[in-house]
Amino acid sequence: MKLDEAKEKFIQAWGTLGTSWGVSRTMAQVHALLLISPDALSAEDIMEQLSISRGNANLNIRALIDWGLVQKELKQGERREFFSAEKDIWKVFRQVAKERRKRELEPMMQVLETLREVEGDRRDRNTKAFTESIDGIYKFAGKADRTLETLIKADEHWFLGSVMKIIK
Amino acid sequence: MKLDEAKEKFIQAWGTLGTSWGVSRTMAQVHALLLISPDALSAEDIMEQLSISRGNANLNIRALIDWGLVQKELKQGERREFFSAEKDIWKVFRQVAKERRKRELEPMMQVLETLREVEGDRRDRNTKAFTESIDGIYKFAGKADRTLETLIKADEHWFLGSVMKIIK
DNA sequence: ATAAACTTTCAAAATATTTTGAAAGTTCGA
DNA sequence: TCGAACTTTCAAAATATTTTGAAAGTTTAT
Repeated sequence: MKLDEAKEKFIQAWGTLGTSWGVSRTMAQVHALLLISPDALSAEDIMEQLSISRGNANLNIRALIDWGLVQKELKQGERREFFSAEKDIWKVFRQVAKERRKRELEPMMQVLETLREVEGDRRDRNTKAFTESIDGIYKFAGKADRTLETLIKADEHWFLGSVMKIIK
Repeated sequence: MKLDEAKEKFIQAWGTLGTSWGVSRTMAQVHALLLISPDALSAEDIMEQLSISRGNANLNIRALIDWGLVQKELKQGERREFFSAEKDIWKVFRQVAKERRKRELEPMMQVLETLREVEGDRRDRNTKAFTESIDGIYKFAGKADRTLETLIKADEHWFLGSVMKIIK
């Protein structure tokens, strides 16, 4: 397979993976493009290579920066901005874990906390089932939260070495 | 907070969590409803409680069954089908892990395998960057795949006991 | 202070996803 | 075999998300 064809395939596959994890296809494609690029790219480069508009490119680059996956780079004597992605996939994974914890897990835990205080008779089937479910989810979320915290702080060697060995 | 209000809030929150993980809002809401219900529900019950059409209810119930999160239940002398969700959240988590591994991780690994055989000069910056990225992702995916396999097979006590202790 | 070179914004348009509901299909008791 | 009670299908409609591109905003060299 030729390099250009392979690049194209990777960008498509990463885009598809993104959508099944709730990330917009184009955002994942911009990320893919930067992941396989040896140099930082300008907005123009990205627009060209993915055939997307300036506004779209800008939006998705900003989102990737917000997610902590892409960095702005300034070049000597160049006025425009260039962008590069973290290439170490373990770091990428941890960064995504960190953001999802903040954006999704913690708000959900807040909601669960308030839901645990539902008023009602323990003998009522509905109240009982609700309380038990929420309790179970709340406890699980707590464990997930603590696991993620550790994961985020862990370095690759530690995690994939020590933990994988135990898991294996 | 009253039970009905709490139910409503949970259904909304679960729906929102679903969408940020690439699951359609309604599918997550049907799941939420079944999670907190003490008894199996009929399609009619679900339509009513979530104010959705018959077609929509059917579609999402089937999807949940496909994901292995919901089971059909037959009741004595009742012609229609009833549905219930697995309540043990750890089992739910493992089932989702299992499905996502099959649906998303394994197809991606197939693609990555073909992409590793890209032809090109190792001295070319572009080829080199591409190969290195793909290699890194491929190796990471392999580790993730093996971790998931173990996780899926693990029972709660083993995982949350042994591994969590080490992670903690 | 100006203007060229860039980035950001956002309303409208395009596209994708979800939902509906009625018709078709199925199952089962009488 | 019939028909009542249910489930499934799917094309059209509704809704939600994404994309565009031009105008507005910003930065920087002179």
